[in-house]
Amino acid sequence: MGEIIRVQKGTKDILPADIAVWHKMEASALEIFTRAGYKEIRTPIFEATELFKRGVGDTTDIVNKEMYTFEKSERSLTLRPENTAGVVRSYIENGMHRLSAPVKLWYKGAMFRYERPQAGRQRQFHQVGVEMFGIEDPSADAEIILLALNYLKKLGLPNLSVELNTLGCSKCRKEFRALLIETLRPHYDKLCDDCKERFEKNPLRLLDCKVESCKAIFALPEVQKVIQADYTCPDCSLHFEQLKSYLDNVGINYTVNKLLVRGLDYYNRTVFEIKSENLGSQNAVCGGGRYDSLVEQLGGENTPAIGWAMGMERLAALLSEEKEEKLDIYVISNNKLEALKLAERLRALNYSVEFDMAGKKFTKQLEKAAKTAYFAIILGEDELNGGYLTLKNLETAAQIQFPLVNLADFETHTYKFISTNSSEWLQSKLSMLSSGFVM
RNA sequence: GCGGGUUUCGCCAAGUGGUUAAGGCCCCGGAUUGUGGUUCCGGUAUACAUGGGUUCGAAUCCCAUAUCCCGCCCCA
Repeated sequence: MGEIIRVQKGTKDILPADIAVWHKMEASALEIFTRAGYKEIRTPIFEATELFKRGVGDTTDIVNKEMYTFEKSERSLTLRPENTAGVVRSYIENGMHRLSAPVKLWYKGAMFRYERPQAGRQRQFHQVGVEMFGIEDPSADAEIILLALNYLKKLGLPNLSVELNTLGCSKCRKEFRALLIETLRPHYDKLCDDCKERFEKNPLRLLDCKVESCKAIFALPEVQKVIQADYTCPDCSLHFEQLKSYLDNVGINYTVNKLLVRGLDYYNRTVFEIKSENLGSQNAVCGGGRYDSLVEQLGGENTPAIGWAMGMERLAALLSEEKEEKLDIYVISNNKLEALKLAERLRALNYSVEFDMAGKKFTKQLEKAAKTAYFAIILGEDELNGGYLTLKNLETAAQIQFPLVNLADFETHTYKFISTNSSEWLQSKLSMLSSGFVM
């Protein structure tokens, strides 16, 4: 026996016992996004490394230290660390700018980041996300935030907090950044090591620091004055005000967090996060914002765009456990060929069916049936000789017999009861029998 | 990349220098050769993360490595 091979650090099997919640997330995504006119798109797991360098930004941590990059045939390829760049690439490459705006897309799938695993963080994880292209109006921002909330509501997570901010456009952001750096420069030496690191790279992030000595500096009046002052240009301010007005009018609760900065370079104007208190330190389930210059940056026409992504593992952590689905029918028989044939007939009628392949004794087969299915169909020697089946309701123990030949009729007329309430289903069987319905 | 903790069967777990290393769950079988989910009995034919060391003797003490978990950075 060789040594066993384990899953890689930061990756996980999603086992059958835990899959129900994933089916729920995926089915809800399809339903909610389709309802708002979004179409699913599936792009490749790996892309040219250059796409992420240009798209996500080569000053970001994601690009600098977290990408799974490899060479093949003298090409540099990278496992996608996020999916916005890939979707934008596809949008451009497939000429989607010629479609009538807005172009609305959604996706789900695995992403890869080489990071130290932690609560709510894996190296392979899953995101579900949406992107909308071609609309600059703040109604697009409002719709896409509502879409996130509708999805969370569908999943039964309606009470998460929404944080909102505007980064302004490239011009107003630059001004603010320059002023902030200038104001903080006299205090540079007193900053913590992390903050010194952030000072040039991403000064907006400084303000989020948890170190007391840094907090003290940010509390200084001259620094507060810069933070609180509004440096967004009139156009950006108007956009933000309009968005807030839309949200107010549809009754969405949110808080404006001036310190909210997103770590990806492509964001401008609106950024937002949706957080939960029950997730430990990685508490954002959803993050997104506007990225009006990305399409052009990746070689397309100047196209406004906005989107968000949710971490599915984090969603799953918030969702209560879903029960494992039971089988509709378990066929009990010692004649494997007849059992297989019957199982196939029933499967063709859309039932989920299993039968015994292990050659267990009758009692054991029934025991297995009781654990895994709503109904048992007994196809033993008596039944085979007599040309009938015995149907047993495993909840009530009631059972009835019916002729084998008319199986199709029997099943079509009763299918609708099986998924709702099995007892009702059986009752209906019995009443049809007594009213002379021929099975 | 930097901290702190963890590790005993498929899962949960008792055990702190001398034990055949408890127990529970799950799974399989029997009691019950065609009527279950309760109960009782039995089984899972080399479980102490790995490699060294200390000791007459190590799951237990020491060192190293790995693992997973939790935090920092950052992100979903």
